[in-house]
Amino acid sequence: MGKDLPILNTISSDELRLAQMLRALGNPVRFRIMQYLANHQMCITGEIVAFTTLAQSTVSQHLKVLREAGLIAGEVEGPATCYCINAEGVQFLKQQVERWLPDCCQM
Amino acid sequence: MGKDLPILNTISSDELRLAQMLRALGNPVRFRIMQYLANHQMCITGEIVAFTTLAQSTVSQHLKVLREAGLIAGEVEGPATCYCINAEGVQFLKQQVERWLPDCCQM
DNA sequence: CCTTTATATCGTATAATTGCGATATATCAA
DNA sequence: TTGATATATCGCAATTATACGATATAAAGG
Repeated sequence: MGKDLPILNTISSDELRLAQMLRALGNPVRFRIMQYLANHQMCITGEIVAFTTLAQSTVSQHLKVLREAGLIAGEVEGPATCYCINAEGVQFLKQQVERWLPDCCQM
Repeated sequence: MGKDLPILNTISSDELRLAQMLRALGNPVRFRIMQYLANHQMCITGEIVAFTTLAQSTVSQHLKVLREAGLIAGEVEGPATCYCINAEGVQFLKQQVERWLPDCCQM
């Protein structure tokens, strides 16, 4: 889908960032990892691997997607990497969704 | 990814609905169609086809995904189908995102 | 009934995602 | 330095998503 459709060039950078976040969260495993991270404040990759029951390499890729979307942040702690929610990113997500489609849906 | 991972069984029905919405919005074309619909209140499939410059069958599939996610509603108007934003659905999305990950990210 | 118009669905080709094992990298301890 | 531990990345299979043309379906007009 990486086509260069003309309609996609009319998206602002904020909307682009939002779209990337939505895309990252669109995967149920990543969605669940976010919840897990929220409940555990911070934890290393190994804990998430154990939680998901997926292969370590698979989880590492999912974490990369979330990281690149700005939803989580990883800090190297010795030989491990400690992950936590990127508060600024989630805040941005909430704000953008709130402001999104403002001219409708007040109900 | 349609595996039955144990972690995915611990998701509530509200979260499941939210995840489905995020998944639908994760595609940039569908994301853009939502914006277009918000700006035009309501319009028929043909207008969206013209807007996207994609094939009619492709757009029809995207609309189906958005419809099944509860983000838009289509009403048959003679031979055409008139689409509009599903206000309840978008409202639900906004509420859920707002309430999501409540124990972090207040900043 | 037949044609036109507007969508939806089907079949299929291509592209992207997801997942895993194997391998690389990087830190710490001995 | 060597070994153990923890992640990240690579390469590849399998699945899923995306897109299109061709073919239904369904309403309205003649």
